[in-house]
Amino acid sequence: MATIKDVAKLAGVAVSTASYALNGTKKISDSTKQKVITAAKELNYQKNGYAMDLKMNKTKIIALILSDLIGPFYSELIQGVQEVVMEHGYDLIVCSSYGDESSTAAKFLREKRADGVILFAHNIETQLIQDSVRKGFPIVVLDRDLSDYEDIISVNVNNEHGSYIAAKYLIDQGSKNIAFVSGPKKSIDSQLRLEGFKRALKEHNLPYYSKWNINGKFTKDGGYQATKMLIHQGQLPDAVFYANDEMAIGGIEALKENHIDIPNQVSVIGFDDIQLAPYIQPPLTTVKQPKYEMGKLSSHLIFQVLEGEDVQNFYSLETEMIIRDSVQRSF
Amino acid sequence: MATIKDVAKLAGVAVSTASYALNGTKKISDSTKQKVITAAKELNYQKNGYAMDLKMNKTKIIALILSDLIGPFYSELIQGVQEVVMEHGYDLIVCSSYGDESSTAAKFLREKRADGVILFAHNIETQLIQDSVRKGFPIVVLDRDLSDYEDIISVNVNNEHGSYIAAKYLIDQGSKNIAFVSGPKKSIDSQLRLEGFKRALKEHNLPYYSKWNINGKFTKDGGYQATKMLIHQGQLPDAVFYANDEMAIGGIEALKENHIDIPNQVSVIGFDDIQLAPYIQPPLTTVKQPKYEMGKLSSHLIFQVLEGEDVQNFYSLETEMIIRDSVQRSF
DNA sequence: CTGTTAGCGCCTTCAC
DNA sequence: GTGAAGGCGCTAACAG
Repeated sequence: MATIKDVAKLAGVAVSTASYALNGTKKISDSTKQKVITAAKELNYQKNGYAMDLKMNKTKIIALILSDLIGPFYSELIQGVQEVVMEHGYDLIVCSSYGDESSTAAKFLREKRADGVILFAHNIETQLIQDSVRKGFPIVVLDRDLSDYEDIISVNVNNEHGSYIAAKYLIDQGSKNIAFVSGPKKSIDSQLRLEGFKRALKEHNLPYYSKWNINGKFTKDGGYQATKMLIHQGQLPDAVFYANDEMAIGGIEALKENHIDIPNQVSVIGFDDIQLAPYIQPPLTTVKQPKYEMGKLSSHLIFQVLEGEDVQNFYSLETEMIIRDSVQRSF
Repeated sequence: MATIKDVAKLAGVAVSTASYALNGTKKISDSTKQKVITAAKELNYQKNGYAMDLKMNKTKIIALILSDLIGPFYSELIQGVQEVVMEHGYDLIVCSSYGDESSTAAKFLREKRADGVILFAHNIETQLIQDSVRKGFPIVVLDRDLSDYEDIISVNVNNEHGSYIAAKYLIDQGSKNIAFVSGPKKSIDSQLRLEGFKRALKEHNLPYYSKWNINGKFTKDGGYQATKMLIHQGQLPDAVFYANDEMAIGGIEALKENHIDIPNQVSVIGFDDIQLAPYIQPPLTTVKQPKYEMGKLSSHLIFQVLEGEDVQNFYSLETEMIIRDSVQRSF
């Protein structure tokens, strides 16, 4: 591969001249400029990205790190981020945190392979995030509250409250025996949703049975398996609250297989409001997370930091109840 | 940010010693190793990724470039790629080609910011791809046949044939007046699907009317708009073939809004078999692309090239008809 | 086993 | 307007 040196040599000028000509950094006589450009074309010269990054100490890349590239949850988030990133003339890359400490995510964070990072990956340890903090390297976390660390910006959704509202809705519609299918133990989001659920139960003097709290994996299959367990336990609840929509969809499948009518025998409620939610049968009642707004806000914050502005390091966003047909209505 | 120099100084050793100790490249006495590691920890040293890339001239990153990060089409493809990439201890990043020549995609390709690239982005010009070819830099394209260029590997789906099969199915079920909603003009996939459609028509002595070929944008909204136009034209076809599922979903919405019964009044068929397809009402009959296999194959090829093996530069994958309920059956 | 040193490819300051 | 030279942070000969 041709380097700028080769170009300069072929054009018969010095390296710096070639650099100026190619980048338009400085006025260069038109004739020399032409010579350089012709030489570059002839050699099919392409600048080496790594070298420039090293020299400039910046990439103009923002990295969005997700625990799962393939989940349907993220598309709106990505869209929000992408719009802002592009407006600023930066590039966006998305990578997965699959593999925990040895993941792509860890590499990008630790080795600062982007100018800023937005993180939505429950499997990344807080310690790793802290270790990656550097001056002028904005990090936004979406799935936990790290506002104790002033160099990390936390943008959170009020999971506890959203979950409380959902549980309250279930209770208001007449449910008394509600099962809760959690996500991964490590997920703070899932923990907070369970807490909101418990609070609603308590406030309405309804007992919480731990046998009705099953763990899933935030995937369709996780919800399916958890629901099967629930069914095999014998006594059916009159409602199931899934900590995310994907699990709810898997759950609905399991329920249908066992000829359990939704919502007449069992009400189902989810969390997230993914794009699929309105399409399944029955259309899923759920709690909408402001995913697009999260994306926009997070990336705005990144650029504010990059431009040297002071920003708060904690933001909280509210959820919204989306009522469809998977919960039996009492009126 | 601390550099390896700082670490070496604090530990009282030479830079190379620090490097060896940190990377385990060479046997270093345990005591020095400890000193170095302690120093690194104390300074919170993190290696600079750019510098290493430059030095090593490799990143251990494979880039997957998609025209649209947020479409539902890609998840299986991503999964296939991710599995193989991880098996090889490489990292995967996904980026968008939105913005054409000035996109992230172009940057990664031209500046070789990854060790290999898989490309599924109709808006990237072939010229750009060619310009980016370098020795030992594998590029796999999924959306066009570039087998004329020996340094580029083409993995294609047999779009023409898949489309032919789908059109034939429609005809066999009794459809005579079939509208075809294309994707973007630039998309070769879309063009080939149109060709297959035309061939089926011709073979069955059915006329092709260009007024019944409408252009969409491969998005739900594109399908919705195209279908509205179709409806406003007055005469309704008895089947609509959408060049992808997303458009079919938008189309079904438009049809429903106009109280047109699917499949009794109008049959609908899509292409791709995205995850949503079985969930919509009626479940969508479509042509399945082997997306997961494409991902696996592409990434395998990348690593074969990286390991210096010779590989063919053209592969063709077959599609499969998925029959659900959006096409009226004649028996 | 450890230290010195030469680049990787690029940009940019400083003389001319 | 142009050229020589330094250095970004790292690794890996090579010499001790």
